[in-house]
Amino acid sequence: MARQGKKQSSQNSISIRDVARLAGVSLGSVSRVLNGASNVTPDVRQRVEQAVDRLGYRPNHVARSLRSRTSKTVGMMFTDLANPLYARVFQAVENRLRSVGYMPLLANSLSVAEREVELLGVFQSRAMDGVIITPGNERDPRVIAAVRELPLPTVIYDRDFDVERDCLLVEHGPALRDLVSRLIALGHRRIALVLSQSEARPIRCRVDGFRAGFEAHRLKVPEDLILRLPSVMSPAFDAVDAVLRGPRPPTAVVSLGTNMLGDVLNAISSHGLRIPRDISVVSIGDPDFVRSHRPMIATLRMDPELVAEGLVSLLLERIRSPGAPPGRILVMPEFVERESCAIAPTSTRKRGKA
Amino acid sequence: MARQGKKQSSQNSISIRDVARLAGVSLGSVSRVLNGASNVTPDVRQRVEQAVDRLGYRPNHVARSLRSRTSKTVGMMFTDLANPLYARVFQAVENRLRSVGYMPLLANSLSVAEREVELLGVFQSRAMDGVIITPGNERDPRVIAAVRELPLPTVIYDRDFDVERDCLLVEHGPALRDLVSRLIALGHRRIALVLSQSEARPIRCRVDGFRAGFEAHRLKVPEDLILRLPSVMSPAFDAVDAVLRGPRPPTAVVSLGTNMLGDVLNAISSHGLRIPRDISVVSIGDPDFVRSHRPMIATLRMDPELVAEGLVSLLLERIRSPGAPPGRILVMPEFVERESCAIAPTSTRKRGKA
DNA sequence: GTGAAAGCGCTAACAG
DNA sequence: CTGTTAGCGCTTTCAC
Repeated sequence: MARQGKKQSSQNSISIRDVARLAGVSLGSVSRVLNGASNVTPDVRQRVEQAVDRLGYRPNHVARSLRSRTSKTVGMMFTDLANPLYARVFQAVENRLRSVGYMPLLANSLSVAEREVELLGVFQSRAMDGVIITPGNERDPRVIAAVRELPLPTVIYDRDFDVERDCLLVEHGPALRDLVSRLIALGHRRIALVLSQSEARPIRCRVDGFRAGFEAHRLKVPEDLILRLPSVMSPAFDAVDAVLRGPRPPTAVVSLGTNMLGDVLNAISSHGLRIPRDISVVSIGDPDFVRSHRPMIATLRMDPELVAEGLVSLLLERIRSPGAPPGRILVMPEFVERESCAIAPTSTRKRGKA
Repeated sequence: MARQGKKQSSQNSISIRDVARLAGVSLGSVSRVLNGASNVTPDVRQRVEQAVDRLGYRPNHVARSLRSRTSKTVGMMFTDLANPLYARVFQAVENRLRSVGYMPLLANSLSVAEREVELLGVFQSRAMDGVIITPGNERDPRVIAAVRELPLPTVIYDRDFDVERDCLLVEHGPALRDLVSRLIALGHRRIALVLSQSEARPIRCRVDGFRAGFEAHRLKVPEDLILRLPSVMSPAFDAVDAVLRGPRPPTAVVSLGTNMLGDVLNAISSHGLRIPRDISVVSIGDPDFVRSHRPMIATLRMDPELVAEGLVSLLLERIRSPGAPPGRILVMPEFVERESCAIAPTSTRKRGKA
């Protein structure tokens, strides 16, 4: 009967009352012990603790939340947890939250605006103590309004929202600008950029940074090499194949690590090109397989721990002082140098000039 | 002041009382409308609904849970959400739960036994209506005891636990046996199996199924080709390299898709071998990049939707009838045929014989 | 069909 | 330092 885990064997769980009775103290005292209040006699504390584990008592978190108006829970909304980069950030945040007594409540929005609005409502209904969100729709007025009006401590992760909120932003732009500079210094001029078509901040910033890299060197931006491909399961192969086949093929390719990188590498090898002798490759994002590939692929890497640390500290600070002005943390991706990135093929000539 | 999302603008949120007052009805009526009870006059219903959205009222989920003893929340425990296979299952479960009014509360255990035990306690404290779990420690007596005694509807995903619980099991064994049969039919005899060292059910079953495949054909199992490598970031390259270098190299390799596959492919190409002409490759699990690779890699694929459907239906059924005997659902991975898997190199000779 | 009243299990505020 | 009391916001009896 009870074996299948009905909520409790028969009538129902042990409450703080039972503990109080067994320990021969009042409700209040039990509560104090449970919450580690300082003003409790060692004697009382011990008796309560004994009663607790004799009864196998577990505090009812729901009742506690209702009364204390704090659920020790943080809502998290990502667009797509199947993206390992988000999954890693989630894990890192989870660990940090846990260490300070919180727990995350995760939801995927799949970038559907209605769902994002709805989820914020759910977080509110469920009395989250705060939320950490990365909505997919930066431009949707409903989402913007919902984010703006959400009456909860809120941290926004890597999105440009016109709201007064704490946020943690990844410096995709500067990272790409520096990367382009580095490639230029290696003699590359024809640099391709492979991205998804998304209009979200990370993509926008990267394109801007890419251009800025050329402009910083007073070089013309190779607009024809900015390949923006339909988001998921894209034909990156064809796009890269096309530019390689063209009159002025790239000597370097910078590609989004997710999904597209495989296509890029295949397109390259299908042309018989060798990395990095004939062409350099850099991945944006650091999926596992860049390290399995031979040669290993250089990447622009975001440390999930760093991100998590920023997100959680912003949130905890906000919970602590709700009235403080919004905080902003910028984190810079790091360039991880690996064999795939080297001097440009024709650079002997170029170097001669310089 | 309120702009930073204190829990509410000033004194605090609108409760059911306010709605009742504005609508000019009783608390009970509001509750009935909110919960879609049948016995409400259209008139009352309308007035309540008006009041609700005039006030922007949102039911307090915590209070509701406390009173109704149902949180509409399902605890989920996975070992590692950074594994995209788990992430996909999570998403699929999330969608299904949502469609029936539930929401998942996800936690990673990282296969740490203490943490697994603790998390089950958390699920209980937080009044989950049920849990879906994949603990990392099938053999740890503390975890077993915790799973056995958890007083909640529980579904176990792809683990062999000696407990009377609902479970959904993936048929790794039969799938591998069939795969081996298929390879044998293609003329392969020297088939390598690349796995992690884990002792968890999926790995155990695969090894057993691998052996069964040979035994079904009365062939000797190539024990020397069963490569069990240290779990994460493994030197799969070296292991595969070694067998390829050996006196009787494999003509086919079956490899875990996660992490190791990249190494396997690299080892193969470092020997100048062509897929599938010189060697066939099959991935266990269907990571994105098997489709980007040229040639595309055949895989043994588990449909996350199928898994989610099974898990959720088991759980809902259990919640509905707590006393029913444990259910068990078996799901079979499907073989996805792709170019990487072909006839064995020496098979012209073999075929001549047959 | 609707209102009134009684708690869910806990914490917080207040006496003592 | 400890006990008592009053709710948190809601659902759920139970009368009407």
